[in-house]
Amino acid sequence: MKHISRFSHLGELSDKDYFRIALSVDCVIFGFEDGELKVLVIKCNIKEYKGKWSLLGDLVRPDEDLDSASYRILKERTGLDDVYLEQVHTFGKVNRHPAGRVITTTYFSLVNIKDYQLKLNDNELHWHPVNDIKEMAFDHFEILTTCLERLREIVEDHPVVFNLLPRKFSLRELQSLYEAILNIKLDRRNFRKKFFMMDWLIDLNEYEEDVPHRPGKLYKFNQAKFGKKAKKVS
Amino acid sequence: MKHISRFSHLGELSDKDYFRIALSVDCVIFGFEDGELKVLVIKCNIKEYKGKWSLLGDLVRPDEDLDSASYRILKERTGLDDVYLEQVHTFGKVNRHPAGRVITTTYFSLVNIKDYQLKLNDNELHWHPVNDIKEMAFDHFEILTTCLERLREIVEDHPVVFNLLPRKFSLRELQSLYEAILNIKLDRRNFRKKFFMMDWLIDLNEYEEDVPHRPGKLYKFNQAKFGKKAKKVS
DNA sequence: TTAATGATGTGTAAAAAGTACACAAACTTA
DNA sequence: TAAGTTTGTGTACTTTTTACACATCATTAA
Repeated sequence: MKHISRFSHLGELSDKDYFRIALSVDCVIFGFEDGELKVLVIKCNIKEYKGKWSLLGDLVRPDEDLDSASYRILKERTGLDDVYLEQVHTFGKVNRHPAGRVITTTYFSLVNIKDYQLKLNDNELHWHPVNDIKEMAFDHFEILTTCLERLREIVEDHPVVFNLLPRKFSLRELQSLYEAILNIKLDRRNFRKKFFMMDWLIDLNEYEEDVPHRPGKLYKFNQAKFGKKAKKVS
Repeated sequence: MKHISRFSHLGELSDKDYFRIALSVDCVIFGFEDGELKVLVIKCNIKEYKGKWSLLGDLVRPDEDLDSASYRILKERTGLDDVYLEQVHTFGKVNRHPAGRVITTTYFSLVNIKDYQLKLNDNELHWHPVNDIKEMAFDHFEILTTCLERLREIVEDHPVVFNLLPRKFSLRELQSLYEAILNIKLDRRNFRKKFFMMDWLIDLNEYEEDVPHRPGKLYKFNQAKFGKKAKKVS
């Protein structure tokens, strides 16, 4: 056993003693509603963290790719399987889970809240405003923070946030989404200029309805410009 | 068991059936020598990948933090324990390891090759030019590629590459390092201007010796400007 | 109906950052 | 001492980013 430990890629992994770590996947699923960035959470009911929020996760199955596990969890919880999903970080402190040694790989995803209905009876599954969350079960608050930082890095260069919006949206909605994610105010004229220059938007020649002010033009995301890359950044 | 699977954070992890995945750490340790970016590799001698290069890795111990495992591997192989080390990605395809289900979390590190002596008899452990490597054992070539991409992203903004250089270095050495990492040619005047503006360098008022041309000034990295952040980007 | 309100839509000027580029000086080697 | 190699330096041009004001359109309240 010792020689396997020193030169990891030599030996057979037949000794059951090596399988004493469990592996899970946790998903940080972001949504956008009422001008706020939200995250999908459930009530935790293991005794150590009774009543605290936790992320959606599950153990990885022995016959399942790591990435597949994240898609499975997303699908099980939201019904969606065709969205942007990206691995962020793996958390592996010895005592992060009270039930035993569990290392978790985290993914984040962006979905349009209105695209489906939650089964709200499941463990109080619901969308919670990211900024209202100050603590969570396990190390999930750290995980959330890490994923939010990653999201902020990514939106600067990649057209991923369109997953958070309805198919048709106004420039104000788009800007308020960026402001919610980055937690800053942006200049309206420069914001518009930038997006038109990047050619990410298609003008639908339609207008907002039922807004208590002058209606803005509606746009859709220029999918053709990115092909599959709109979903996967890496 | 089923209910644990659906709501991961509910149950006890007492069922041994869950511990059927092994977890390892692989380290991509970059060095710089003779104007080339190099990576520390060993000969793989499991039968499926006989003679191919592989990265340095080991199984994570049940009582060891994930990050600690990466530091341990680096220390065991290079004797260094005070260097930049960053988690990059976790690879978890079902069949990535022929000996069984092994998920691996990868880290990269940058070390100064001249700082220590390798024990070269261990499995042909040696520094290999990154650009000469076209295939490796397991999925290690993909891992190497991913880590190299991450390194390229990081050097644009963070002063990490100084770990690859001796304490005193010339601007030419620094530039040739950036050129080796990014695999592009840079303009010498703009490169110098940029580094002086960033205030990352301290002029030592010393000059190169034993060079077959006009000696350049020597500098050291302005550590004080970054504190602990020079080691950890995140 | 009219006025107040609130969001839309638009362009320009200044500042900052990035890029391209050439020549004299210092040291080594032949 | 001449040829070769690398150092060290500044300026003009281009691109990107930032700051900023006013008329228009629809709704709501008077």
